[in-house]
Amino acid sequence: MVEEPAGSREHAAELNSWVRGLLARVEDKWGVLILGVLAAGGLRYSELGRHLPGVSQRMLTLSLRRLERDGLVTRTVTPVNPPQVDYALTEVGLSLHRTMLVLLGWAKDHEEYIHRSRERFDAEHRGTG
Amino acid sequence: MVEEPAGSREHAAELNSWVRGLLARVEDKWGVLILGVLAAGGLRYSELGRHLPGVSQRMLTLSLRRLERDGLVTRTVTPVNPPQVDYALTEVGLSLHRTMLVLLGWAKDHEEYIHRSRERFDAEHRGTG
DNA sequence: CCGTATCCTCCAGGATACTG
DNA sequence: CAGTATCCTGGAGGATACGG
Repeated sequence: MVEEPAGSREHAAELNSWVRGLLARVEDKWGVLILGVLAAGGLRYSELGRHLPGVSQRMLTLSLRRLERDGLVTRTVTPVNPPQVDYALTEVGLSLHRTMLVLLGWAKDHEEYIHRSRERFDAEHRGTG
Repeated sequence: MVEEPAGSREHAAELNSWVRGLLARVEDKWGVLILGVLAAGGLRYSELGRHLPGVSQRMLTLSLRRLERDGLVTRTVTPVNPPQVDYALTEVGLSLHRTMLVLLGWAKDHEEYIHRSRERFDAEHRGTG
């Protein structure tokens, strides 16, 4: 169906530990979303939560910690009362977000195609069982 | 930390159902890997399995069905004995794979940065508790 | 306000055994 | 060879309650 680019197939499996290790942590259900929200500007913890419908405090904190640990997000504590904590993207975090937008672009570009593929598949596999 | 691009923040949350719906299925642990292996040329079911260390027959079949349903992979049955089934990427499947390679590129470019970020974070949070 | 601590649920995905 | 059918487990992640 597609021209074979004479690629190294081993490289493909090597991709495993890679994508799993480095990108799975961005894909922990809230990671990418947080990047997306913060891309429009830094926010406080509670504001962030409000922009992510359905997130639990637990997961919000966990995800933020991971992103901070990876140097994608900064955490700034202002010792006032009540305490204030601001989160913002680092340059690297922003660059990852931009890369994710490429993926989002792909998805939008092929939304219709995928939708039709599914309908056809489902139709063909109803009669055939 | 980063210039605010005056982005629409709502758009970010809208990303939710999107990425979850369309890309999570490619991210079903084996989806991307299968695309990677098939990008070097079509393969039979068993060959595919051999190129994906640790995959179970169950998941291999499930993932392939999903990819086929989405129009990313073709399944061609040759009625010989023993039966032969070949899988290959469609053009759209190949384009998705190329997009994933962009992500892989990002990861490689920032591997060192992330590694150092983690070490620093872990060091700083050992003493502080 | 900004979290941490606990408990609990749910399901992706592995192991295994069987068929056309 | 190319799957399907079952059973089973780990761990991601939600709900809730509490603390500085």
